[in-house]
Amino acid sequence: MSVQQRRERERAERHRLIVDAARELAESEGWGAVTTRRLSERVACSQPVLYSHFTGKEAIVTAVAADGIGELTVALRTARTGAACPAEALTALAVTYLAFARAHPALYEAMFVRRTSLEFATENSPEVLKAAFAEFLHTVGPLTGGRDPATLAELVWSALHGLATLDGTDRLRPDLAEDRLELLVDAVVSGGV
Amino acid sequence: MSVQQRRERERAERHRLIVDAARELAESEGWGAVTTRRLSERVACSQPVLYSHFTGKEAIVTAVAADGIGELTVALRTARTGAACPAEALTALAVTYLAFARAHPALYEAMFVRRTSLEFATENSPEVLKAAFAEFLHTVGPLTGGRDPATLAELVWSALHGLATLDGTDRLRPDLAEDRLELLVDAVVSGGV
DNA sequence: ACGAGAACGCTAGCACCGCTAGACAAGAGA
DNA sequence: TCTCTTGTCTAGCGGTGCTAGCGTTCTCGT
Repeated sequence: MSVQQRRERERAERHRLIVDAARELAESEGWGAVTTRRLSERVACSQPVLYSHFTGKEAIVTAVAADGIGELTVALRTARTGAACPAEALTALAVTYLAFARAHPALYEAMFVRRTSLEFATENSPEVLKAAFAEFLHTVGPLTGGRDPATLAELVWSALHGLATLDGTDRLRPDLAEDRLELLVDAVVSGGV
Repeated sequence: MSVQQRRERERAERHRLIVDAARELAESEGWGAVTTRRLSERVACSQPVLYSHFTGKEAIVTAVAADGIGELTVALRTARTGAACPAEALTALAVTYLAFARAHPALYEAMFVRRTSLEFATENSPEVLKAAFAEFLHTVGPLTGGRDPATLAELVWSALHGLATLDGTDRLRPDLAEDRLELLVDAVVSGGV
């Protein structure tokens, strides 16, 4: 069994290598630069090998997206749990979310802009997605004031997503970034009183 | 001069034809199906002709986006001015915006998701962009309650954009769509009191 | 009326894309 | 040692955005 185990481990390593290469290439040159030829070159194998790991290019993007969502979840949890009160927790979550999107634009694009095969917002959603959304639920929970938590969480997420994407494509005034964030937090908090 | 005028008119007609063909193709089969070969086929000319009208494919997408933003502006103005009070105007604007995005997903993508050469949120922005943003400004104006109108307008737009895109890519619960909208309007209105 | 020249659109082709068929080599088990 | 499985490679398909260079057509001065 030692041989087979080694094979599996090497396969897993290469799997990891492909996903990381795709992510790095996307982060440095955009998803347009992520081609199967360049990927296979970076992983030091031929193109068909990629297709023995993934059904196609979209599946690779999906793998990158899942990784990113896991990392975002960790960042959001750290920010949220370090706050002194619910309103501060919401601010910390929002700041962290927007900072993540700004720091990793291509990763963010894979996570929430490009179409992937990740199933969102259903019972069958992958755990990593449920965990990410749970961060929003936990954050808005104390601030609902009679409003439905799931709806409020989706609204907050949507607002942050809109801010992140419009700002990331230079469609908003950069000088108002902080004010927009403050206004958002205030609107959510005051609406729950 | 009649000849030259006829030439210019025919050129303008073909320009219009290209933009319309791109839009129709995108709406029916997505932007992935919009290729220069298929476009030139629809317009009954060769590929190089496209490049005598536009610098490249991105310029065609930009032209489609500008058209769409103009149409959205008209729809928003109609909705806003037909409302009885500021809060109702905001609701009407939001409903109309989301309905537009849902009815024309590819057009919306060109307008606010894909990178185009349209310059947003600056003094040099095209008039069509200023007019669109003015609809948001006019709508939130009576609801600011001391808040900065431009910041609030950008926030409302961002929230609607987030809702439109996340909903349009099946990342939100469809059954909560109406509740999200109601919550958004309430948060904006109550935050201004 | 006619030839020169410009304006314009065409064919053909470049380098690249995602993806796959089929040849080939290396290793496991009898 | 021979066979067979497993895995990878080369080569290629039909497509992409875009362009060089040729040919036609049409305008205008003589």
